[in-house]
Amino acid sequence: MFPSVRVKVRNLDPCQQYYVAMDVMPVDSKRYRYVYHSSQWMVAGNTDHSCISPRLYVHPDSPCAGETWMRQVISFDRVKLTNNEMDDKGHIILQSMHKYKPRVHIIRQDPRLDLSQIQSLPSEGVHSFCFPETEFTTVTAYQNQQITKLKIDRNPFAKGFRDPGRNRYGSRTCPQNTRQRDPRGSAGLTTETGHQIKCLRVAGQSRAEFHTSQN
Amino acid sequence: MFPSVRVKVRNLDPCQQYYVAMDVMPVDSKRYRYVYHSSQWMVAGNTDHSCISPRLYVHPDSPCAGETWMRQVISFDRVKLTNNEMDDKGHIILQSMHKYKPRVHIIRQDPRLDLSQIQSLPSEGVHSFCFPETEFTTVTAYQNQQITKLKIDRNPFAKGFRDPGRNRYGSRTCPQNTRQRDPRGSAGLTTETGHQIKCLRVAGQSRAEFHTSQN
DNA sequence: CAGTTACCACCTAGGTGCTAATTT
DNA sequence: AAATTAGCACCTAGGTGGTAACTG
Repeated sequence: MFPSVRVKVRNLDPCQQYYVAMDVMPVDSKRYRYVYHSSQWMVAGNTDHSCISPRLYVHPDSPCAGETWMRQVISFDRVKLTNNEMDDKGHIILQSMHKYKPRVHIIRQDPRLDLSQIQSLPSEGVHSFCFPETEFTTVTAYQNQQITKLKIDRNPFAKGFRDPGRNRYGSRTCPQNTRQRDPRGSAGLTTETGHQIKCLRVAGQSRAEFHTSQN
Repeated sequence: MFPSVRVKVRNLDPCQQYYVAMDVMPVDSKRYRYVYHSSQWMVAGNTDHSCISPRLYVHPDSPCAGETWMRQVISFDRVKLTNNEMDDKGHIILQSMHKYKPRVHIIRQDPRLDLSQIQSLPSEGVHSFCFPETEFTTVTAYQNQQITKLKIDRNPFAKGFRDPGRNRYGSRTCPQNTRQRDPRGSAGLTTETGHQIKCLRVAGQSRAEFHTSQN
């Protein structure tokens, strides 16, 4: 997921241990389509999200003392998204052409519970936070060229698509080779789905901040 | 460090949380040199290790329930060694031309202590294990061609040095370019020191096993 | 037709031993 | 003379968007 969600935390107990986690919630129950000539997302149908419990991404530094969490910017740059409902790699499962918003959870460690393999949120000791500016729309192919440009400009892994002066990208190098495609389902491995960020701030440009009182 | 140390654990409390860690201890206080014509390591001087407290490598899966530790082979394939005494990357610091043996520690989690950033071993709740066959001698340049061959054959990252049929390795591709070397200390970044394994079993070929009674 | 996927060239990031240059 | 280091070509591993092929 790029740009990645980055947060700062305040007012934790410095000596208390916390887990920090992220999940992604549906914004509504609508399916969208992009209308090119008006550059707008329009409602295109309904979806029932109610039967799906979202997957939880636990920050790899967890568990960690409040002091340490507060001293650093907490970056979720390893979060992976997929549209494969059968995913077995622990990625966050989303449906394409829908709107979502990330949630960040600060979870106080409970010595009575084994949280080392937490799959879902505990019922107490959790504070959750949303940031409206991080809402985004999922796609399998980019609809909006400004998003494509933002990603290519900002993501180090997309460096190969910058610098149109050396125009060797964008057209296939070996167009004479007709590629053969595997029969559907032959391998069955998950392909990472592209995703489109609507308003999420670019990592390094600005940082979401929030405060939590004690907890 | 390759080959990497790999262990199995038994008789842990399935519900108890444990840290697993490794450090590397001097075998003796001798400096060695390799006598090529007799293919032997000979004592070449004395060293005082007593003032150095060895660095601890905490396995990245820590902390974790005993049940989980026992279910898997615990591999220390991310351990990094250096001969730079000023190292600030947390690597294990060793002296070249000395003999060492890895130690594996099973550390029962103590709720009273914050072990999330452990730098040294607690005074209690620790069981430590050595395996004679993992003893090795440190070098900055390989002395023994059998070791070089073992590493090239077994380490995926050394694949470029296999297959002498395509003999494009081993001799410089551009010998006409006389390389300029930076003045000493200009950058100062740590270089990973090569290291020579004497008897350590090859990962995947055999596995060290040990048992611990309760704890 | 719109949406999705497989495959690709192109990157980042970093782990190998080899060799020449340098240090001790 | 012996030990160490920097830079190198060559790998593994995996993150990018573009494109053609495929799906429904």
